[in-house]
Amino acid sequence: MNSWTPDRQQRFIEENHPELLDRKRVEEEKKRLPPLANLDQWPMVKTRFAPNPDGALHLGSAEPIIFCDEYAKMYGGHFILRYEDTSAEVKPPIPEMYSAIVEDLEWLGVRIDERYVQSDRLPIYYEYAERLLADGKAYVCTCESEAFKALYTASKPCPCRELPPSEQLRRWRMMLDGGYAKGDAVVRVKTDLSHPNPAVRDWPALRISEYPHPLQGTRYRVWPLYNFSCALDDHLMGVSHVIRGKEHDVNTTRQRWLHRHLGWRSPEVINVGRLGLEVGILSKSKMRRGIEDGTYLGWDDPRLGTLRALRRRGLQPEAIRATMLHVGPKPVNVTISWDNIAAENRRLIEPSSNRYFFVVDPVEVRVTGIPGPHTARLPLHPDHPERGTRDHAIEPVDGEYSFAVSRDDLDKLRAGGMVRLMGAMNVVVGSESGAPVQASYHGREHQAAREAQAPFIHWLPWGVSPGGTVVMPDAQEARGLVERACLALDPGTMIQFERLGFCRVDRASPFVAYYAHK
RNA sequence: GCUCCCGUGGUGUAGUCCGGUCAAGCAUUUCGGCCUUUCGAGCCGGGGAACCCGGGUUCAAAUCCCGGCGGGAGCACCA
Repeated sequence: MNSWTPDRQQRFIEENHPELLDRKRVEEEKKRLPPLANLDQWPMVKTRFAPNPDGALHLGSAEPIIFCDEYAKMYGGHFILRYEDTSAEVKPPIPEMYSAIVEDLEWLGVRIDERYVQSDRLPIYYEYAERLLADGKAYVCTCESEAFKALYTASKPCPCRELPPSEQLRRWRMMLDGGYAKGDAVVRVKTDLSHPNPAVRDWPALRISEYPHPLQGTRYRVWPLYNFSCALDDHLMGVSHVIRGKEHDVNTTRQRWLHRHLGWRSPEVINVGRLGLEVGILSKSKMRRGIEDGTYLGWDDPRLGTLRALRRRGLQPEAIRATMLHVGPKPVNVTISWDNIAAENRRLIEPSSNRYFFVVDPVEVRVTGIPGPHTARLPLHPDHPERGTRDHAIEPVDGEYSFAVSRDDLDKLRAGGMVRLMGAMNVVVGSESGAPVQASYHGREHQAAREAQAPFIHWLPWGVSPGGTVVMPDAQEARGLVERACLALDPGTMIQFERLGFCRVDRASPFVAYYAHK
């Protein structure tokens, strides 16, 4: 049965075992997310993605993004984009990233229903800080951080904790108006000093920072910390389900204390594991450093795992989505193998990717004894003959014609051995060394080459084919020859360079493509 | 050290909540075959895990209980 053609095999299955096809279909549809918890507790499902705009989105960010988007759509809810840009000093936001992140999300196919920027919301955070101070749920702590740490480690309160609300509010005003210098005072949320996890004890909520903010300048000198602004916003924006990395586990516990103080229900939380990629840098700080010092070409450098780099390499957003859905919202760290994501991508692009030849590092092969001129017609896609062919006229002079083949293929040319120049002719190598390599015409039938177990190699006409570049995943540039037809391709088009792999056309002329995968 | 999470083939995942139909499904990887001008693509097929270890409950455990071991995350006036 294996010797049948694929068509015949397919027909056999369709006619005799249709149930096999049904099973396949059912399994493909099964890729669904598990249902969300406590749906009845919320007026509507709202998820949020809350990045710091201090770098480009990467494959690791895509995991919570896809889950948030999928759930929002699944339940007719909202996807909220919230920029958490409240730490200009430690994680300075990059102004261009505010729009770049939206672009990346849209490319991923995410529907953004609401959008917020935390640095616009300082008055809101101040309002709640004051209310908590007035209610004795928070306090302004002027202890040195080392001293405070010693106290909370021993489950002991610091002197500031028990001061009356009036004093807390007086201190608060001093934080705002400059009475305290940076580092002299911090607002803490009261929790349980005997909580088993020291990290949740009286955590800091707001601090003084006079570093200029790229959007707000020096308008504010008191800034909220992550847990404070995040916990408030999640409630204020009606977030029902929080999906985020499991590194936020302790933060969930911290934030519940604030919700309790304010009499709010905490959102449902799903902590997902960190997602790694075996190739491609995912660390935002590493990327930023590398870009600043010139190691990387930019946020879309092919060595990076950013969404824009993957996009430039021709990864389809659907492939990322499918991969994330396949991994699922689990708390374990996973390392996605590039093979896996590439396989997903290949499935998507293979049918539409037309075939071309790219001869890397070309060397000349001079063939003699060619009986006459003919045109090699190579299908743009073997499964879609209706798309037409790429034609190369082979016009020998005195029976001689020169082909360009990749230097990498030279080891396939053994003196006396047969080689098939794909779609053109079979030749027998005369002399494999020296330039040009000498070979003689043997015939046109590919079957003869197959029977002789001859290597099949691709080629281009020597001397007339335009140059082109393929940027590889390690940012190395492979230079060679491309088919003239490639110069008419639109940037963004996915193609397959036969025997090399799938590539995305980056620019048509001069021709540059980015290598995606095999 | 402390707090929390997790442990199915090389990799990722299904099944674990509601024990049996699971000597464990799928994808990838790997190997082999096929492809009537074309491949490292495609199509078909094969190989690969007794479900971290030990004990317990049960007629029956990957699935429940206990103990080990292993891995991960967090313990910032970052997010």
